[in-house]
Amino acid sequence: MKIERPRGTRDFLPDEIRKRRAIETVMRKIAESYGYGEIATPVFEHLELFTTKSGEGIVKEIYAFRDKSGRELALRPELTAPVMRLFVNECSVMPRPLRFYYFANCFRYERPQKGRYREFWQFGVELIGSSSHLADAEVISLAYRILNELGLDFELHIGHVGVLRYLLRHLEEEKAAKIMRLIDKRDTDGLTVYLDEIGAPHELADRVFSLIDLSGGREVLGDASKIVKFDTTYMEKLCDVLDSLEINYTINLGTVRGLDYYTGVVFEAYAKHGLGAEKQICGGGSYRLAHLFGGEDIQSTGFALGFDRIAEICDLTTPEKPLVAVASIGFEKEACKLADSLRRHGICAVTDVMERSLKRQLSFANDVNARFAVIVGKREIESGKYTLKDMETGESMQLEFEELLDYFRSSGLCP
RNA sequence: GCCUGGAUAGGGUAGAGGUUAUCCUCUGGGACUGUGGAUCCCAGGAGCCGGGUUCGAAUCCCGGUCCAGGCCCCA
Repeated sequence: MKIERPRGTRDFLPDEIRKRRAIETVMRKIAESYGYGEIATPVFEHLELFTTKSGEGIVKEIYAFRDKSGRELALRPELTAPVMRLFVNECSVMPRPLRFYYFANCFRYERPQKGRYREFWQFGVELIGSSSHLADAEVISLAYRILNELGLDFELHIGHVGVLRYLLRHLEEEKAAKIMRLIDKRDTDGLTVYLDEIGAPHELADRVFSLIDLSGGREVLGDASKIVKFDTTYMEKLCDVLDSLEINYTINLGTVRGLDYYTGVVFEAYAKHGLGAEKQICGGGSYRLAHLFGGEDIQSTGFALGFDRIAEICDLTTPEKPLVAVASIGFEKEACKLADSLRRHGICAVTDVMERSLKRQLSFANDVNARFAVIVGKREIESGKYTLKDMETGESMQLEFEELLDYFRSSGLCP
């Protein structure tokens, strides 16, 4: 009986993993260059952690289960809540701000489609403890640098949920939240219908629509403040920093979040091509969550990158390490020993474990793209010189062990 | 939860209610017991699962599973 992979999961072969590692390495390198330290949290948490953050409704989109003692647990569907829990549990007296990053698999029980899986990876950062525009600027620039370094063609949209919240402040909370969700989805028809349904004044509807239509450089802040009277100072200061860092962005006040704990700046990045309906590759913003998990009411800013979507459109990878195949003719033990010595010098070496003919061993070396083959047989043992065969040119030569190493050094196989 | 299209060896495919399911690739071995890539030979390996129609189903019908894509959702 053949057992298939569970729905929405993937297997990764070495080529794919090398690519993913290369991308991951860039992300780590940049996050660390900003002074962020890596953290890890459990793959499963108490279900309550996620329902507290996002509401009971998410249970149907989560891998939730009871353990043998009846505890309600869930595979993590994202990392922001676990990181905040970790902060409240372990870090509440550490010097502020805290700078953390993570790279982790997450699980959601959803219908798979392009760029969307039931097990997927997120790379993200959280900057905990600051409510300054400088924190937003840092996190946005960190995301921007990563996407840039990966050579992606993307658009960065920045908004501020406070503007719409302020405009809708006289509506009941529930209605305002629904409006935010419709705007988040960019469902203008639905929004028109809903505003009509709840009997919102035309004047309010007009202002909502003109506000979410605003999109462009920082000058739209001025236009926005004519529609809704709000203080643009915070956003102006943020733009000042981003401009000085030469970050390209679009101010889009229709970039919002449906959830209450987003308090200020929100941002998203979209891939310009290569992905279908699921083209958002980054989402972030500033939020207040710690107090929901029993900590102090503190502001944080963070983002998460959709690692799998990025891997799909990014062509970065690292080349395979050159390989030496040690072939033997009746001297398998000596071949193992030689391979072992080569490995100690940083060379990747493989030996024959199929007990095949020399011909087949070389054929295999060719199949796995070995750069060189070294032959160990009666002649080599008697003369103390190994036969080195260059698999590209086909030439071979006789070398002692030290000469062999020198040759590999000069060919760049080892330091 | 909804819609569309799919599923034949590890990968890619052909055919089609009726003898032993086609071809390419692949894997193992050999021709060739001290030198890879070529060629030839031999071997291996398949109709998603369950039910129905039928003398007979991989083929037709129903249900399920899974895949691709689109909705819903997207923390």
